[in-house]
Amino acid sequence: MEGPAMIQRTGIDKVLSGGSTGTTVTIYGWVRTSRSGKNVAFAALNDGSSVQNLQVVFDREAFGDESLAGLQAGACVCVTGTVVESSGEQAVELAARSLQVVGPVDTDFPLQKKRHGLDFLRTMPHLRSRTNTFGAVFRMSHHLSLAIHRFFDTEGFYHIHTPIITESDCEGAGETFRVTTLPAGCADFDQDYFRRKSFLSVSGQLEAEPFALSLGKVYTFGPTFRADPSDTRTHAAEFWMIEPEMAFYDLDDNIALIERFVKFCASYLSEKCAADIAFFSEHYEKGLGDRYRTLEEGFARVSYTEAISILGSTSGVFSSVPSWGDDLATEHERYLAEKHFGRPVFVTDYPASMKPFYMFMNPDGKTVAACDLLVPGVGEIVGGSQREHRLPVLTDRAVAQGLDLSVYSWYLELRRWGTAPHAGFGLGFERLLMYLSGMENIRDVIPFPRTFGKMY
RNA sequence: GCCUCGUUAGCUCAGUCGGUAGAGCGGGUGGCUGUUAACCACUAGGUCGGAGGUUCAAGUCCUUCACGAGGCGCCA
Repeated sequence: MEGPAMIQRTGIDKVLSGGSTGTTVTIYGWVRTSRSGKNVAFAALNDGSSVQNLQVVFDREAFGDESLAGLQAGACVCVTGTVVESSGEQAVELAARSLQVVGPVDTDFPLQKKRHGLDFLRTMPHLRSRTNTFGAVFRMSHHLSLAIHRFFDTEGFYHIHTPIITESDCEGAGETFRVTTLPAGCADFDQDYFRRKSFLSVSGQLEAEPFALSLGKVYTFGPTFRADPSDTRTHAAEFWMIEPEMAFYDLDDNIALIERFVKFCASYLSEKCAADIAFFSEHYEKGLGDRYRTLEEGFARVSYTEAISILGSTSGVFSSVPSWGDDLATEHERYLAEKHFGRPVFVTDYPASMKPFYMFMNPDGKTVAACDLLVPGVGEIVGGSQREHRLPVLTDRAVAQGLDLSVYSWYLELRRWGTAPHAGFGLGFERLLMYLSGMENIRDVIPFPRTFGKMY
C-alpha cells in the first residue's frame, strides 16, 4: 500500500536562516512582487513564516513567458529549486527548476505591492494577513499568547477556564451582551435555555476567585465581551483578557507581579520576534526600541491622591484639572505615563466611590486597594486590586452599589468559609499587543475585529 | 451618544478664486535591464459617496443622509 501523499515543503524562514545553500528545496508561498529581465525573472515569495521574502530567480528561456505570467502579485505558487548565494541585497535566493501556479489571481486582487492604508486593509480581514504588517502582528500575537502561559506556569499558576456564559450582568466592568434562545420579543426567561437570564462574560474574575481560594494561584485567559458603546481605538466588543487571581497576595504583591509579568512578555518577544519588532520600529513606531528599553527598568508608582496633586500643579496643559474624587481623564492618564514619568506607571488607591464593590477598603475608609497600569501610547492596560475578603465590608459595599445579593450568594459565601486575603488583575491582551508592537488601533491587532457598530 | 475631519480611477492622492477630470502605482501592450515597491514608452480605466438646493455654470458653495477616521466619556 502506498502511504499518504503528503505535501513536502520547506519554510521560507528556514531557507533564509542559512545553512541550506546548495540543497534542493520545495517552497510554497504567495507572490509579493515579480519583475522580469532579459535572461532572468524574479519573484519575491512569502509564506508567512517570516517578514522577509524569499527571492526566486527564473531562467526566462527555460520557463517561457507563458509560464512566468503566472507570477502575479497574490498568486500562490510552488517552486522547486536550489538554494544559492545571491549576488544582490539578500544573502541567499532560490534558483528555480520548476514552477507550478497553485492558485492564480484574478486581476482585481486588491492587495498591491505598494503600501496600503490600514483603514483600507481593515475592510478585508481575510486578506490583510498577507501583508508584511499583519503577518508581523499575528506572528507576534502568537508568541505573546505563549509568553503569557509560560510566565504563569513558571510562577506556579494554574490555568482555569472560567465560563463564557454567565449569570451576573454587571460587576462595574461594562455592559453585557444577552444570550438567549427565546424568539424575538419574548421576555419569559423561565422558558429560556438556562431558565433564567444569561449573558456573555465581561470578566472571569468572580469565577476565578474560588479557584484562588483553593489552588492558590490561578489565571484565566479567554474571550471577554463588552457591549459598551465605546467607539475608540482602544475598545473592542470582543477581546481577550488575562485575569490572574492569587490567594495571600496584597496590593504590593499584586503590583510586583504585574510588573514582572509585563517585563517577561517584553523580553520573551524581544527574543522570539526580533525581525517583526524591527519591522514595526522602522514602519510604525520609531520609539519602539526605547519602549522595550524602558521595560527593562522599574515602573513608576503613585497613589491616586499624589496623582491629583501632580496634575493640579501642572498648569495650562489640561482642558480640565481634576480634584480629589474625580475620574482621571484620558489627557491626565496620558500626561502621567508619557510626560511626567515617561514609562509605565501604576496609579493606586482610588476613591472607593469610583471602584467596584469587591475591592479592598483601605484603613482610611475612603480609598480602595486598586492599581491601574498606564502605559505610554495606549493608556490603561491593567486594572487590578486586592479583593475585599471581609464579609461585612463586602456586603455593605454590594448593597450600597445596589447589587442583587442573591446573584452573588456563592461569592459572598467564600468570605464565610475560610476567607483569605487575595488579589488579582485584568490585563487586556490586545492592548498589551498594541503596546509591544506600536500598532495604534485595536482593530489592527485582532484578526476579525468586532467593535461598536462594526463587524469587519 | 457628542465634537472634528474626510469620501475624486482598482490603490495612494492632487484638483487654485465656482468655468466641465489629473498624477503615481496597479491592469494591458511594447522596450530595456541580475532586478530589489526595478525602469522607460504607449494604452484602457471616473454618475467626483447618495439625494436635494444656490448659480448662466458645482469635484469646489449650502442642506441632508450614508459610510469611514480621529478625539471625548466608559473601560481592559
